[in-house]
Amino acid sequence: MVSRKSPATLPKPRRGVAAAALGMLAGCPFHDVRMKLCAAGLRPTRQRIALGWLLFAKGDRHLTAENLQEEAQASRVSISLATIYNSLNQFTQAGLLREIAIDGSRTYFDTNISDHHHFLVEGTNVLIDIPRVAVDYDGLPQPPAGKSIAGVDVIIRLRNNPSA
Amino acid sequence: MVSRKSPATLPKPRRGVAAAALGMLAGCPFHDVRMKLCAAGLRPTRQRIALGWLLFAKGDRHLTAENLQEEAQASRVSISLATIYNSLNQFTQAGLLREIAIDGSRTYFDTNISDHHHFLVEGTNVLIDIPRVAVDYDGLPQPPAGKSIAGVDVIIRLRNNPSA
DNA sequence: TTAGATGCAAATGGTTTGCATGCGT
DNA sequence: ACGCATGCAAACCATTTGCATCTAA
Repeated sequence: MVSRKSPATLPKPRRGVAAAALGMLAGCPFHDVRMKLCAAGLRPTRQRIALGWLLFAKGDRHLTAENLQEEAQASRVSISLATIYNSLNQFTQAGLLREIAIDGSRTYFDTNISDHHHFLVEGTNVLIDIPRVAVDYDGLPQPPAGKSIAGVDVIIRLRNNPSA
Repeated sequence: MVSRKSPATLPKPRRGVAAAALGMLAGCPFHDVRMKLCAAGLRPTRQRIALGWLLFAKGDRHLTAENLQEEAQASRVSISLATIYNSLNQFTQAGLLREIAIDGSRTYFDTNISDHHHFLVEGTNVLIDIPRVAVDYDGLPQPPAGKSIAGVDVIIRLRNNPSA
């Protein structure tokens, strides 16, 4: 279920100052997370730090709330599902995560917030990142008057090839 | 969201000569719908004909199950929500409709089954068709080995333009 | 006659919320 | 100490399902 690619995309700073600071602390994940949270205006509580660590210390990931709770338990950290959801939503609002709705029944949170899209393998519910550069948008249509594009969600559904 | 992903029992498609025979009855919208249903292997029951008529007689539409039920009531046809869902899923499975999941909380059914994508106006939940020709896919990435592309879902989220 | 369709109500299940308690500053 | 954060359980709610009853063929 989890897909990872690039080793560890470490700091993804949002502001210049934070960027510099994060760069200097690049060796200490705990501090990275604390700063990430602070930069986002989120109080660095025990739970948020734990979740942030699980989320951001292992490269790009696609997780559901339940996935994340299981990981937390595996790390001997007990966090209520409600708090997991709250935190994930807060992280998303803060721009630390990206939400990916699948089939209207599952919601994944993507730690890769760069501009990219996804393959979805039918049946397995596995998401695979597609680098933005791999999709050619020459013909992106004009938005209607008075509106601007807030985001583009692309999901390419894959089926297992019957023959090949 | 919910447990919204298990196809309702699909009756065995009973395609073939029957459709041709029904061709002689063409002429009025009711018959069109009947034929559509027959061609799809769906028995043309009172409810399915009513829904088919509501869905297909007014051009391209984006409807939720509840939308459709309201329209049915407005036409003095009472159909249970369960049957609406079942029918919509059956129509979708038969290729008469296309499902569009939004935000993981709403599911729209699109009567336009041609290859196209959608604008989504944030806040209003209004969907706007984007002709396929308006999006250039030259750069569609290679699917991983052993998989083929089953479909491409593109939703371009729009926000109201604050200034210009 | 009979397989398949419908309606109702109950079940589902991911997600959210209300409220009392806990913890970071 | 103050106020946001957390946990628990109950609430939510779109969607699905079980089952008894109809209906098209």
